[in-house]
Amino acid sequence: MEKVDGRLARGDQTRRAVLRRAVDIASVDGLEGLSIGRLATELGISKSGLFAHFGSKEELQLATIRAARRIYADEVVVPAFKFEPGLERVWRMSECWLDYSRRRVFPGGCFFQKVSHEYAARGGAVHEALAGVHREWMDLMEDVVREAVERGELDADPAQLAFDLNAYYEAANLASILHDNQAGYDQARQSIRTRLESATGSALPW
Amino acid sequence: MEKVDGRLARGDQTRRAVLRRAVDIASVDGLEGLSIGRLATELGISKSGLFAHFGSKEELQLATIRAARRIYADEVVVPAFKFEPGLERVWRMSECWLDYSRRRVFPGGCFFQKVSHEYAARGGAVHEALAGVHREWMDLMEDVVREAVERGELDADPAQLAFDLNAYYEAANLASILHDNQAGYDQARQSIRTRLESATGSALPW
DNA sequence: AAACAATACGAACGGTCGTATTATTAGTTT
DNA sequence: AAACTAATAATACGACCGTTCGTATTGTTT
Repeated sequence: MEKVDGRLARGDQTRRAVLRRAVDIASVDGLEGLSIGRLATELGISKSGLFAHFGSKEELQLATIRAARRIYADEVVVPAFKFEPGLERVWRMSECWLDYSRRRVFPGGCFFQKVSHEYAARGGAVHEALAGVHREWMDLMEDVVREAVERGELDADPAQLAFDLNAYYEAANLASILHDNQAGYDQARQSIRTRLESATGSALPW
Repeated sequence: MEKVDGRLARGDQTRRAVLRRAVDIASVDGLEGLSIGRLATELGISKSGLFAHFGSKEELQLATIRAARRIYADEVVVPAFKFEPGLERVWRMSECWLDYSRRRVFPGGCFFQKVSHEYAARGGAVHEALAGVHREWMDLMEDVVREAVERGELDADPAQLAFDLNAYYEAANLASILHDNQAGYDQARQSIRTRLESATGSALPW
C-alpha cells in the first residue's frame, strides 16, 4: 500500500481521491446515488479505470464506508479523547459531535446517519457494515459515559444516557439539514446540558 | 373523485392500490428506489398505465408522501387524540408512536424518517413537502405538550420537550430496524418516562 | 534495453430508468 | 345500439446504470 519512502503508489493516489469524493457524494445522495459514471466524470477519469480499483459497486460502497469511518474518527473521536476521561469528556464529545455536524465535514451532514437510514431495512454486506459501525459508536459512547459514572461524576445508566445523547445529536443533525438552519443545535445542546445536570445534581461548569 | 353512490371510479381504485404499495416500497427503498416499472410489475399492471395516473415521477413521489401522511395521521395522531389533553396525551402519544414503529405500519419503519433523510440535503418539491410535514409534526407535538404545561401538569419548555421526545422516537426506530431487535423501544420508553417525570416532579401513573 | 506488472483507457454489453406517443379496451351517456 | 370519455395497454426512445473486454500507457525491475 505504501512505499518505503512514504510516497503513495499511483494507484493509491487515485483510490484516495475517489473515496474522498465518494463520501461527499454519498452524504448527500446516498450510497445508491453514488454512481460510478458520475464519480468518474466529476474526477475527470475513466469509468472503467475507476471501476477497476474496486471490482464491484458494493466493494466501492464498503470502501466508502471505511473511508468515512476514518474521517469520523478523526473529526469526532480523536478531538473528544484529548479531554480527560469523565464528565468533561462526555460533555466535550457532545460538543465535538454537534460541531462535526455543523461544520459539514460531510456536505450532507453526518454521513452515517444518512446512509444508515438508507440501508437500515435492506440486507447485504453494506447493511452489516453500517450496523457494525453503529454498534461500535454506541459502545464507545457508553464507555465514555461509564468512565464518568465510575469516577462518581455522574449518576446514570451508561447505556441509557448514551442512547439519549445520541438521539439528541441525530435529531439536531436532521433538523439542521432539513430546514437549513441552526436551531436544532441549540436545542440539542440545551437537552444535553439539562440531561447531564439532572444526572449530576448540579450545574455544569461549561 | 368519488361517485355519488360512494363507490370509487375505476381510476381511483388503481391510484389507491398504487399508492398503498408505493408507501411500503418507499419505506424500505426510499422514494428513489420507488421505480415506476417495478411498481407496475408488482401490481400486475402496465408501466404506461400507471404512469398516466401521475404524469411524472415527482408527482408520484408527492402523492406517495400525501398517502403516507394520511396513514400516519390515522395510526399515530388519531389514536393519541382519543385521550384527554394534557400530560396523559403526551404520554399516550409517545406510546402510539413507538407502537406505530414497532407494528411496522410501514415495513421499513417510519416512512417519514426514512425519506426525510433521503431528501434532507437535496432541493426540489419533494424536499419542501417533507420539510413541511416535519414542521407540521413538530408543531403538533409542541401543542400537545403545551396543553399539559398550561394545565400545570408539566413544567417544561414545549419546544424543548417536543424536541427531546421526537429524538427518542427516531433513535428507537432506527435502532430497531438497523439491528432487527426491540431493545431501542424499551430504552426510548425509559427515556420518555424519566424525562416526563423530571418535568412533573413525580412518578407517572402509567 | 527488455521484460513485466500496475494503471488507465475507450468501446460495448444487457438492463432499467423516466417519459412520450399511439392504440385499445371498458364504462357511461345519449 | 351508437357515441363519447376515461382508463389501460403496447411500443418505442434516449439516457444512464454496473460490468466486461481488449488495449494502450506508465512505472518498476531486471
